[in-house]
Amino acid sequence: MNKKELFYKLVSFTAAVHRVTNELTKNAKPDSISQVQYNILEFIAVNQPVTPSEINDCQNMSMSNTSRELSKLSEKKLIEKMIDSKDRRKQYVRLSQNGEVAMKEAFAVIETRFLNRIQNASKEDLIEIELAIDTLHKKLFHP
Amino acid sequence: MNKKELFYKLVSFTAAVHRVTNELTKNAKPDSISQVQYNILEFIAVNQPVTPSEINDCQNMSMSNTSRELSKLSEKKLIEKMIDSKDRRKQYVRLSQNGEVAMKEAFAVIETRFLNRIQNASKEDLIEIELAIDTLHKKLFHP
DNA sequence: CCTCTTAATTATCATTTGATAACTAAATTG
DNA sequence: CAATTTAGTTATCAAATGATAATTAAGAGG
Repeated sequence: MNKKELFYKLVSFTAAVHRVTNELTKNAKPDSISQVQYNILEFIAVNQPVTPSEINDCQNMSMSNTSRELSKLSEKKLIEKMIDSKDRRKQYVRLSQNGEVAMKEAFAVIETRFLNRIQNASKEDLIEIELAIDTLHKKLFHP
Repeated sequence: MNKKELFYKLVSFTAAVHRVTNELTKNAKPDSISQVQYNILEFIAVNQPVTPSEINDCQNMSMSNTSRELSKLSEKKLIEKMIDSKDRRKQYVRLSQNGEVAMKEAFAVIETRFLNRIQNASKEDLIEIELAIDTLHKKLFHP
């Protein structure tokens, strides 16, 4: 197994991850927000508090567009912004109470589908899956 | 480790996969096509030949929009369509020669970045990574 | 203080995308 | 053979997105 083969394996694997993620999250987001907005919201949920700059970097957006989408999320009362007291140019973004509720609901839908997907997995399978996730997260998909 | 914890681990993991995929594929696609078109092209590259219907299902698009995007890719000479001789309603889509070249170039960029990402991994790490990918692909991210 | 850089905002415009409906042509079914 | 279903196309329209440029405000460094 050389690195080139590993690369092709990775391509096929990430394609599968994307497909399954699509399937699990299909229609799970609140109707009031777009897909891009949901992606941002999920990123905030997992990493909060985050700065708008971090959102650009990770979501591969331009600053201006991130700013626009954050404004929309803010208007919809799903997030809150706080200015950094040390560097007043910076902001910290987190979910508002409404945002937490909305994400909790979305995650509940996704979790149900996930449980359905692994319903036939044995205890040993689950342990193996967990270890594999840890390995890949640490050794390949680290920040 | 219960299933709920595993679910949260999965959420954080898939977020990491998406972030790294973003990073690896950033600007790797030909300038002449959109992100959605690139996604379709990559799907075709990995699974060809595919039917338009399969593309909808996996990319979570509607038939009409898939059809439009395939027409654009066809105009750009990146794909070819062939009618199934047995069922003349069906089509098989594959990369054209130009499409193969374009994807080969894109994959070369992505592979370089991937190699860079794993440059510090030991032989043992790589074996572990490969096994972990196989496990997850088979037990969690299967079709 | 003055200049430069960083973080974020606002405005604008072309393009892409998603959604819907109406349509063609080829199977399938009964 | 008529009716229905399946696979895909085409047209259209509103909304979302990407790209760019100009602007504000706050640090950082000399």
